Amino acid sequence: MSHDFSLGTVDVSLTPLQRFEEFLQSRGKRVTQQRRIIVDRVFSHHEHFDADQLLEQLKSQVSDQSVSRPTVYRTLSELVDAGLLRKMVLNDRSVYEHDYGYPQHDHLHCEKCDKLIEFSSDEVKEIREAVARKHHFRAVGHRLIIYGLCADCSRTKRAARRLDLI
Amino acid sequence: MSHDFSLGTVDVSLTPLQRFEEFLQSRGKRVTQQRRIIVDRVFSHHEHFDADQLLEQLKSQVSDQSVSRPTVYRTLSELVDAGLLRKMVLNDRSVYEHDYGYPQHDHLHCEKCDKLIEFSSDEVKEIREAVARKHHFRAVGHRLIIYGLCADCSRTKRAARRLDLI
DNA sequence: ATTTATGCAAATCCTTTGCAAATCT
DNA sequence: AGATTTGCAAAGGATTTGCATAAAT
Repeated sequence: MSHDFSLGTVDVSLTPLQRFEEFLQSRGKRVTQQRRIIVDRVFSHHEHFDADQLLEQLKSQVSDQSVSRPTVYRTLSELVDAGLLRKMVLNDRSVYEHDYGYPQHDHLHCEKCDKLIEFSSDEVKEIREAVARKHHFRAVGHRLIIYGLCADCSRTKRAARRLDLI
Repeated sequence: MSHDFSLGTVDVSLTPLQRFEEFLQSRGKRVTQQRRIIVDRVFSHHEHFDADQLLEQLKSQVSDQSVSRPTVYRTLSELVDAGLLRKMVLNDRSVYEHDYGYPQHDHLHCEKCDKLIEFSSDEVKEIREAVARKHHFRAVGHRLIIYGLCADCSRTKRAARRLDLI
């Protein structure tokens, strides 16, 4: 597994697994086989995913390294606490995406094909700071999702209309 | 119940109930006692709420006009379809807020006291349009939540630290 | 050796559904 | 009258938990 972390503001000299190990140790938790399997899988792809998909992926691996459902849930939540993953809710589904080693970004969400497109805009952060200042609010983060139709889906608008998606 | 809708871009000459009645009629649905009770309650307060809270509020009304749980859920979802309410997810809880008659806005969410503060910024919409254009994306809406600590809670920071909230 | 983690089954929470009875138009 | 809606109880789906066993330090 290779990692190309050229962006971001945290120390990215460690692989996700190493960073997770640090986190676990700092909390007196253990580096288990299952946690390793999960981190490996999660950081071998950059797509967003939900708990079920991860479970499927683990089961369908050549080396069928399956992990139980409760352990997947438990580990995902640890990965969020560790700052390796970020959780968000997309049409009532909890999805996860890489946080560690990737720069802050926001999303365009296609309501037809469910595609998530990342973008980053310094202006969003500026607005966030300006608004926070105005309200004496201590901002620690934000989430911006722009929803609508992606290029592909708006091209096939007539098809979409037929399907009542517009 | 009085309504003071001075902002917003839709026709706000109708009360929420009237607007809902229009919606129902346009779909061949009926104006029932329960739907009226729910709309009255929902639009008598501007705070955000979840299904459970609404159910409680209905039960505790002087004129105990209680409505069953399934009906509350069914009606909430109709109100969203009708454009009267907007649904969002806040720490894994579905909350609703008024949409009809109120201008587009975004939120500051205090992670300690769970307070939601509304704000509006034209710049957010500008960014949304610029980003959409760049990605050939047909934006229909967006949601921006800035999270952190509100003024009250960051004032009592030491207390928060004691509670492991920072 | 001791403590933490796992997997199983069962529990929980929130939301939805089937259906007979009640309510609208 | 005829169609839709309601409330009940039960089903569903996602996530969590208790507990005995397995694994890590």
